[in-house]
Amino acid sequence: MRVSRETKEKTRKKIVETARDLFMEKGFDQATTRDIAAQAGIAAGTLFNYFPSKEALGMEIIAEALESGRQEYVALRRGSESLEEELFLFAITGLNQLKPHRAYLSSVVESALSPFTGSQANRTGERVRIEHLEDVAAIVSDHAKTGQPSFVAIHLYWALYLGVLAFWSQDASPDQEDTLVLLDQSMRLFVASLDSNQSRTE
Amino acid sequence: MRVSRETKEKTRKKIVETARDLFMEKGFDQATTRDIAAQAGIAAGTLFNYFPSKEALGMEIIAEALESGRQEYVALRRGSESLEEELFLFAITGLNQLKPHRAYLSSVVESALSPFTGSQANRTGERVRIEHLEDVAAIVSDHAKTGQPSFVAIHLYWALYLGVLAFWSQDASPDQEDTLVLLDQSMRLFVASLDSNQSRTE
DNA sequence: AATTTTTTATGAACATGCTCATTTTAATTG
DNA sequence: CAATTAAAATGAGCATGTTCATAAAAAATT
Repeated sequence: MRVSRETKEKTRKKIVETARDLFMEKGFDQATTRDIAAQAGIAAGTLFNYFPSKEALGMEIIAEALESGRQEYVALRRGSESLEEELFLFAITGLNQLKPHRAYLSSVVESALSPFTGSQANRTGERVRIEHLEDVAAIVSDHAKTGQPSFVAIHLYWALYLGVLAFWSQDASPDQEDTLVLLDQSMRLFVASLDSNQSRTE
Repeated sequence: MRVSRETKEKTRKKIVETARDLFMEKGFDQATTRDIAAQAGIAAGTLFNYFPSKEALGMEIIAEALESGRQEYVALRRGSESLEEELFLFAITGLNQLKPHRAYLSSVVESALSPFTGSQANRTGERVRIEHLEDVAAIVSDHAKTGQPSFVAIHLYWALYLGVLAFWSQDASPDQEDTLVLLDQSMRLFVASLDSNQSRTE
């Protein structure tokens, strides 16, 4: 009943680390799965015993960064923030941890997180989206605006959030400060939309 | 100085029509470029003399549908609409013309229109985005809310619009009526954001 | 009409994500 | 430790978007 082969976990980590290095060095598209496998010291096919697709591997890296961001958020929040401020903080800690991956973020995230992607496909991406939205719903509920945000409200949030991510991934302003403006306005808008109406809380 | 070989235009049309048929029949991913070429009566490589990528070919179809939508919009608007109403009409005529392509829309549009896609890549996609945003800016200016919408406002609009497209492409409600709710709320929000502030009109 | 130049079509070949039958390695059992 | 079973690794091979050297066709030039 013992764990069989903890080498397996080591191999998995090796793959993720190698992929992270190569993605950062050459970009998502330029780093081939053969590259990654070779540098990780495994055969080409082995990679796919660990991850169902290259995209899933990419998403794993993004997911880990976002999890760090979440922890940073938990550590930083003081509890006295307004709803806008708290949503802002939650988003910005995520961006902060994603920073090293900004250059290739779009390649990974575009299809994995996009609202276009039907629930199928990338499991990790779906998990990231759901967890993020749950966190947001919790924050909103906490501030007891109108209880749980509606189905439509959540969709609006996700559209706005992805818009921010997208903008940030290409933001050429110094230190990406333009993104802050968009993020600020996006969160304001979202909160405003909560105030207005609807309650189909599906 | 005459037009050389108008057969060329005919071949181009044939490719687009064949692709449209096959995409509708089998979906974007299932219809291979070899399929399309064969059914269009040309060699596999020839297709790429006309379109730089399969995605560009897909986008051509979407772009044509949206152009029809634009014409429908022009024909339908009465001039007495509120800003929200006019934006709503503009969006909905587009959806109407896209209807036959709804099932595979996400495959094409996701990367071609996404805000993630840096200006490079798909030319047609960029054109569609720019023209759509210009139309929206014109509509907004027409209503003289605050003159030209700001850079940030436009970005917000695009995020919201893609959110609607994405939602619609997967909307399982009868006749996709749920989308109308989202669209309505999205346009309202956008208009509200115009009222509030900022004016960096880059 | 013959020749040259330009345009267009062709399909073999390539790159790469991914599959899968087979082999290797590790764990378990007797 | 030999034999058996289970887990994991392997790499040849596939599918498909795309490229590119070459061939065919058209147009221009003489």
